[in-house]
Amino acid sequence: MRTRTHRCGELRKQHVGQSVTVCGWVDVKRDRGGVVFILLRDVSGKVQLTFSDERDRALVEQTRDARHEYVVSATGKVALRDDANRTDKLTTGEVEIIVEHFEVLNTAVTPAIEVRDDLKCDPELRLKHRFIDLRRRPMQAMLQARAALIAAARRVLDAESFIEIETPILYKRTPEGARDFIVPSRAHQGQFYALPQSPQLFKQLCMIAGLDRYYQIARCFRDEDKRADRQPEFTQIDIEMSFPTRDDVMELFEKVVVGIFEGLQSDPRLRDQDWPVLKAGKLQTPFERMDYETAMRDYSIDRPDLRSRELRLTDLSGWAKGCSFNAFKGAAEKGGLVKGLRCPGMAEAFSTGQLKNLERDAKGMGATGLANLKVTAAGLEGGIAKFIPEAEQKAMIAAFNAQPGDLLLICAHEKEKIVHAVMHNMRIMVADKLGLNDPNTMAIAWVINFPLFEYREEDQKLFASHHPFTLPQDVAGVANMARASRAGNAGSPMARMLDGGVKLDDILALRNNQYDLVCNGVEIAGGSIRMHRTDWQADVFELIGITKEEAEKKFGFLMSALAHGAPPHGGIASGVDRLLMLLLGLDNIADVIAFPKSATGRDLMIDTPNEVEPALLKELAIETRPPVK
RNA sequence: GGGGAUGUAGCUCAAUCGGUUAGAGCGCCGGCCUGUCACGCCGGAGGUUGCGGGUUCGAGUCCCGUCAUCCUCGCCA
Repeated sequence: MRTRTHRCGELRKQHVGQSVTVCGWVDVKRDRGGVVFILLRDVSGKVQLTFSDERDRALVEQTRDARHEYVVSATGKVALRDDANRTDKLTTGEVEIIVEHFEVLNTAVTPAIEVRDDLKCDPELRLKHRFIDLRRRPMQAMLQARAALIAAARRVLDAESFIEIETPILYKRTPEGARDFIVPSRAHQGQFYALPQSPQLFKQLCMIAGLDRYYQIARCFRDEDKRADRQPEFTQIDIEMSFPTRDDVMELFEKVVVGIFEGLQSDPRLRDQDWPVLKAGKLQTPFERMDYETAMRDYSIDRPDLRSRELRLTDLSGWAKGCSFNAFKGAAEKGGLVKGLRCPGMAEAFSTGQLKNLERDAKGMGATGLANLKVTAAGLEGGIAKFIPEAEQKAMIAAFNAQPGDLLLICAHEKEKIVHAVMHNMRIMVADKLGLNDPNTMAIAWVINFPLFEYREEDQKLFASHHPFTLPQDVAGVANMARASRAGNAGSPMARMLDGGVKLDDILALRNNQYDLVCNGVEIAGGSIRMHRTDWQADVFELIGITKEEAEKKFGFLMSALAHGAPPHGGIASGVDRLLMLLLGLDNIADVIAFPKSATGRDLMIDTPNEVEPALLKELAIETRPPVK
């Protein structure tokens, strides 16, 4: 085999006259009889090899041995193509290699899937023959973009004095949260490691160790059912820093995101691509900041898609309390929520059947119904209009600031969550229909000032809305509530607090130091300032009903570490896979991972999970049974 | 765990109401062609209709089960 001098895609006018050797795969062969063209492909692109009887009949004969996907090397002179023979379909289309030496390095059987950019086939086949799928330019470009993304993040973080630190993959089972993948221990029969859902606790320990700034391109594992945007193993850019304010972390991560955009936009390998990130232009910093409360009020979701920011939801609960339509009135009076969406000029945008389908979708999310009303010059029209007297109609139209020709969609329910879910989905659907969801627009914003706790009515319990290590904004306030809770006699912490004079509204008004970065309705990063003092941590545990003993058992090592001089610290983590999906305008996470699993968590190429030898199980002291149905 | 969709040639699909020998395009194989670039032209091979059972004179088509893939609800602090 001759030494390769160039990659196929590099060759240009400037190389004309040079003798070069290229290696690659036969993309296509066009045999015209006395002249033969082979399009040779490698990771950099394609170049045309030319053979002709006039020059060398033996070489032309040799091309008979070269078939589709064979691996070959060719040596020859780079020549300028005639004007009539140039093509702009290839970056190398101005030149060709007049071959002087030709060698087949390996043969290839006909692949199950074709190596073509616009391949359309069953995703199962792509996973089964992934090494063929990855020969395709869109896949190779994706992997180059993924590498460029991670390289850019490293560049920024290295420059900011972060240390890349590896944390264990053999970790420990965590009872809360997602299901763990477990790994049996041979040395300790009957005991198990677990794969980490995230390096959360280790990165805090790095801060306590005084390492000041940590990052990691970390693999995380969650044994939950898959979705289009979920894989059992995924990658995070994981960051933690000491002595930061909330703004410090946010500003740092803005640098990372800007670095990633610039890294991809300036990468010469990616110029042939058509991705949103390449069309989005420069990001403006600082990024917009939005309160959680504003997001929920206007968009009913904590990760609003701000490409359609003008399309806001309207809270009708006040209006509904005194209204004549019982379904709305009842929901409002029971402390529920009534929300509506004004769909501008869309009175005739949906057929009756389509509106029925929308209501069916809403019911699928738990709603009792979805009202639709058309606004006319005279008032309201449609199903429930007859139940609403003229004065109330006027008030509603005013609340929506609606115009004749608008469509109003309204959902009411005792449970706020259901109304939020329905109206968020309706808003996205309407924004789509209005053409507001342009994938090439990047509407990026921080969401901040999240509630510290969520209240679950069923068992009268509080939960940390982010995670229990998040620093409250009002530490003193939390301490007061914890004191009241400890002093009370009632059964649950919640009951003791209420008994001690703490108001539920005051508890729910508490805010934390969490920040989520949202782009086009996708959460691309999230983090918080952590608790660094054991007394503050104990207060939060008290309020969410984790006893001292439980805290000791579950988080003993963290509590002990905090007691050994933990610095104030905080960080952020960003899902690389989802971020890449967004930047490349893709809608399936498998398309941004080199070797993904199927929706049932199976690797279809190497065929795993699979059974292991009985002897190994014996060594691990594990017995298996046939699966139970 | 629940719901939905799909499964026919190597690939993408078709096959009428259950009816004769399951078709087409691409790919593949052979031949021809001296400037192609999705080359063209001529010819050819290629099928356990995912798998198992049932109904029927007869099943790709109907029924039951099962497997796989995809989407979705639950789940994912």
